[in-house]
Amino acid sequence: MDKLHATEELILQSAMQVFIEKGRHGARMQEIADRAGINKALLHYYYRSKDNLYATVIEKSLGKNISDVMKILDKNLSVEEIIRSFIRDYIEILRNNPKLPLFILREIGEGGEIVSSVLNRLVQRKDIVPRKVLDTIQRAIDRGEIVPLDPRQLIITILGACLFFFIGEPLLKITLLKEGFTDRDRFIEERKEAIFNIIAYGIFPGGDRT
Amino acid sequence: MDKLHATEELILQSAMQVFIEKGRHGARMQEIADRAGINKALLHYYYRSKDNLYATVIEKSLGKNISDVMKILDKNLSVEEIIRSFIRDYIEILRNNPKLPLFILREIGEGGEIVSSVLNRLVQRKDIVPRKVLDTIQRAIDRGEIVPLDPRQLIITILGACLFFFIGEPLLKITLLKEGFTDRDRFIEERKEAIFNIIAYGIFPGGDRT
DNA sequence: GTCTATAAGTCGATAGAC
DNA sequence: GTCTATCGACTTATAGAC
Repeated sequence: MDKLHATEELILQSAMQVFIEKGRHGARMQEIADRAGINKALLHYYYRSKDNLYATVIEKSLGKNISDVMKILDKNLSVEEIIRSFIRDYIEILRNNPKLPLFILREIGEGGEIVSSVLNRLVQRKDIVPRKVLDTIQRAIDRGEIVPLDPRQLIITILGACLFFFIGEPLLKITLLKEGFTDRDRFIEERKEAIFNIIAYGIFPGGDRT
Repeated sequence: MDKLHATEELILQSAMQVFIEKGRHGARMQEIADRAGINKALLHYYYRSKDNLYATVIEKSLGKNISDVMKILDKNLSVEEIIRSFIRDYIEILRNNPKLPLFILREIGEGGEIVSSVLNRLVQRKDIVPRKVLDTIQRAIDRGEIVPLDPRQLIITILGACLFFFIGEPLLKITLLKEGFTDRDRFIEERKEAIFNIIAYGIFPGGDRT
């Protein structure tokens, strides 16, 4: 993490805001300059081009988010507690960065080359180690602590359950949550427990399996 | 559903492709015209402006998707079968329109005024009836067929679990699914069962609840 | 209805003064 | 390093011929 010139840092913060709000093509260099309180020429002085500035924003945003998520998994707990605390902590991260997932998804929709290259680098540098997570789950299955299933399916289910409220919030608010949705923070708190309970014990009474 | 002039319909199909690929701002009127095999002037002749064409595309795409989803819920089945068949059918719809969710989400990221207004209209016209779904779940809870929980939390969990594979596929492929992900279709088939099993019975053996 | 040609405007990028 | 001024490319939109 190189030390940035004050103006450089200011530009990056401003660019992050504008790109997250408007997307890669919707964002305007003029607006980024205005919010940073400087002029357009300086953007190019420090970051050469719009695309390069955009790539830097993606890299910063994604890198921070990923390392936050991976930290959750480094605690030494039972599988049950790992899953419980992952859901809690991840939703808490999302609550603090509610716009990030949609921003990343927008980039994917636009081809996602930049996100992909950043992610590839993180995997190669072992900042992301999918194998470790998969193995942890597999061992729990082997020990009979979790019922037999494809660990990948479990992970995708947990991630989707955690993310979807934040991704779909604007749509949910005018459909499913139209009535009686007053306390957003409380709903999010309840969401942590709800996801865990559903995934841990299911929704049908009794332990029967077909 | 008004009957469209052949050229009008051609433009709409072409516009749908380009907007889904490139997004609202990334899309070019020239490219839409090229793919439709006509010239730019005709786009304005039929649709007046780019924004208006875009709004029409959103309306068409979302409307179709929503009505497909709502149809699933109109079957007369037990709660268990409703949930099972919803997951199966919805994932099947997503498999056939894998790019639509990301397109809609991109629009949300850009403010989502158009999506919101379309959705509001659908709710008012009773094409979407959240209450019905919520009541169905609530009654199942009252009858003891489902454990006590907030129906909204259940629905959001199911939707997120179904959607996330398709939304995050490009990212999953370079991380979680990097190794040994050969048969996409089979994985999707397995996903239907996996989601249902997790949500129905949970991942921990036995019926204990804490 | 469909075309060509062009107007009108926007935006990223740079030159050059300080 | 930071600014003002401007260029040049690109894009939407339209005027006008057929």
